[in-house]
Amino acid sequence: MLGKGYPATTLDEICLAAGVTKGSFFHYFADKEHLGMAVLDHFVAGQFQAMQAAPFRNKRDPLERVYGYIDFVIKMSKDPSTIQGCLLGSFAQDISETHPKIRARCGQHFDSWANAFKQDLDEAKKKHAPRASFDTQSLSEHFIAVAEGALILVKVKRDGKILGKQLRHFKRYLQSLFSGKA
Amino acid sequence: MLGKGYPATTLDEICLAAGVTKGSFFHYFADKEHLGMAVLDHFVAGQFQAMQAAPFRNKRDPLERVYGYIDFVIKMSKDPSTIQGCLLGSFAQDISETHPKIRARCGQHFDSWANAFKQDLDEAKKKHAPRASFDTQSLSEHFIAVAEGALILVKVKRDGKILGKQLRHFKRYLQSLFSGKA
DNA sequence: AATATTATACCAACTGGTTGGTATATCAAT
DNA sequence: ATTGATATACCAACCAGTTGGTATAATATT
Repeated sequence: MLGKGYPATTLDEICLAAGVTKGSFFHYFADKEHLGMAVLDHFVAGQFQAMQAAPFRNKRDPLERVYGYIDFVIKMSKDPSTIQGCLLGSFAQDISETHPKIRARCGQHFDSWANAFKQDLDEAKKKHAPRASFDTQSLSEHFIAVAEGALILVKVKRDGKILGKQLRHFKRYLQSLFSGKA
Repeated sequence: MLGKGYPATTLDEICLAAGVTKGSFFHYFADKEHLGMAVLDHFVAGQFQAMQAAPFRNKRDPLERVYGYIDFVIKMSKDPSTIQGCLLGSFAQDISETHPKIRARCGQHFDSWANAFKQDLDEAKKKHAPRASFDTQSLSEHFIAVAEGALILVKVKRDGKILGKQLRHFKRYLQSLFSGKA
């Protein structure tokens, strides 16, 4: 689904890869949409756990956690599987219109993703730039936008390095905001 | 195709909307993929022409053209049809794996889009920040990443204002780069 | 302990509808 | 008469989902 997208991934294909028959599939899932939802949740949960387990999470300074997370994603982008993109972005784009439930779930996942980042951002702002005038809400969404947009370019150009380049721009932007020079 | 994506848009649907029969369709297009290509080119050409015709194009100062373009896209984002997203981003994500030809074309369009922006950026840098250390190539791709990523969020949250918010972050980043403070 | 009952896990074969695409006919214009 | 344009009817492949059934294991009953 990451590579081909949800609609192009058939149940026959899925069952073959899983070594399971169609009858068996429908024993566990009501329909394809329910599977899509489960796959989405599984993907997001995996990403979240990987993030939670990363060393940068133990940093005391919230700003170091902010920069640490960006560096963490950059490091992850070295993995060649990155060119397949993000399931959240993929689902958001090709089934938001046809499957409202999945779109809603995508929205929730984006929200909690942004919120996790925003927490560190708020703490960091309070500590290092209390009088700076930037909105941490839209700034945390900015991280998601940059990452998801970069992943589109990665997918098209088949070049995983793009994600790192783009996230470094975002980091530099953050640095300018926190240095109070922007 | 903008709303539902390429795979979910059927030929029957297209022919019905166009008031044309299937036989007629295949008289003009070899197959669905050729139509997709034509639609993509048509979409991009339209965006390009709208950009060329915009008033900001006549500004003398290249940096004003850079900022002018961002403001232009922000203004365009006020149109409610923006929540449908960008066909280039949509195609890039859900048919890059299955239709290599369309993916290649998407890559070309992204390149010329980035290049058009990079030209003004190069001139602006030469004039206003000749000693600044930022890469105009990846910076012009950054614009695309921010815009495409923001459009994903727009589509999911059904809120066109997000694109403006995100592009204003990008503009602020540019301003910090050109003021030499970042 | 042995048997009957029930629920779970799984499967091969099938179905009804859809999809991209074709074959063939008709009409209009040069 | 030939070509371009449009229409109808059709098809094979495919796809999500169903049917009816088997094997296994847990539970209840005697």
